[in-house]
Amino acid sequence: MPELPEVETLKRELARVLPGRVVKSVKITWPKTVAPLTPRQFAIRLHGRIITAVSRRAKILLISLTPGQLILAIHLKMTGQLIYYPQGSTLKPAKVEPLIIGGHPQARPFRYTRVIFNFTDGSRLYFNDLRKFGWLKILPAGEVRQIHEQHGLEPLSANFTLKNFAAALKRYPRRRLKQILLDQTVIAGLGNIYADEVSFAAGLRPTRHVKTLSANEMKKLRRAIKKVLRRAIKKGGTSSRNYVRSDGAPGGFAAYLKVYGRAGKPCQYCGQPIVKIKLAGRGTHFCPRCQK
DNA sequence: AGATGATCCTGTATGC
DNA sequence: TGCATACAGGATCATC
Repeated sequence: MPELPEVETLKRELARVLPGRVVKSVKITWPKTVAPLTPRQFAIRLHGRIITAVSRRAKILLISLTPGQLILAIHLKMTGQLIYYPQGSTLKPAKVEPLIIGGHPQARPFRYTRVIFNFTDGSRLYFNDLRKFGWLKILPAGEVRQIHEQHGLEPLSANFTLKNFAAALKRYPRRRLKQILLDQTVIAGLGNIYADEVSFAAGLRPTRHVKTLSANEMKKLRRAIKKVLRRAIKKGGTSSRNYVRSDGAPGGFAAYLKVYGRAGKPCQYCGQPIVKIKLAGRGTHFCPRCQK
């Protein structure tokens, strides 16, 4: 899924409902999701703990637990979902997997649920993941620090200054723009959709080498990153395939995409057909006229 | 160093 | 209709 705007949307939604919840039980239906712990170890370690906060680093959701200062780290990878069912709510499978099971939303309810958290007040949190790439880890404070250190600039933090951004880019002069935008150790949170959208918003081709970027272009790039991410968060993220919000509703940013998924369609600004190529191993979209 | 492909999975879209 | 192939919001690892 899930790039920064989608994880940030989930963070904000879950931060309103999870703090104060006490873990009553945890059910794991796909053990690899919680590896290296066994499902039993994972469940026992969480049992009785209280959620105190929900935060985010890069594309990783961090759920703080007490006692013990543990962090439940969740990565949704390509198809992960987190659905919250308030106390007393009736489960609605159609809302959970609407984009996966096209015309038959209720045919196979919860087919892709891998982990279920039951809280003492009767509310629940479901982790669904079609492709099983996502993971949940229980980390002590020290390992959380590693997660923070292993990632680069947070584009929506005060740290993301032009000076810091330029310095980060300067480390890899020979790499292409697309590749650098996808590198989580340089900028944290961009994925394939937003790397392409940001490049379009900045008027730069994803194929450009970092060393060819002028000071002005770097400035435009930084602005584009902030603008695109902010707007996407405002719309609750992009539901292009499996991603949904914590209540099962789709995000609304798909309607605002300018290049991603629009190969062959006319550019909304100049009419030229959007081009799709393969770059850094990923489908890459751009407007051959608007992007230099 | 950087580019490429395979890998972890399951499902959908396409082309013949 | 059936079948094969490519591709999909991520990230890591081996190889050239």
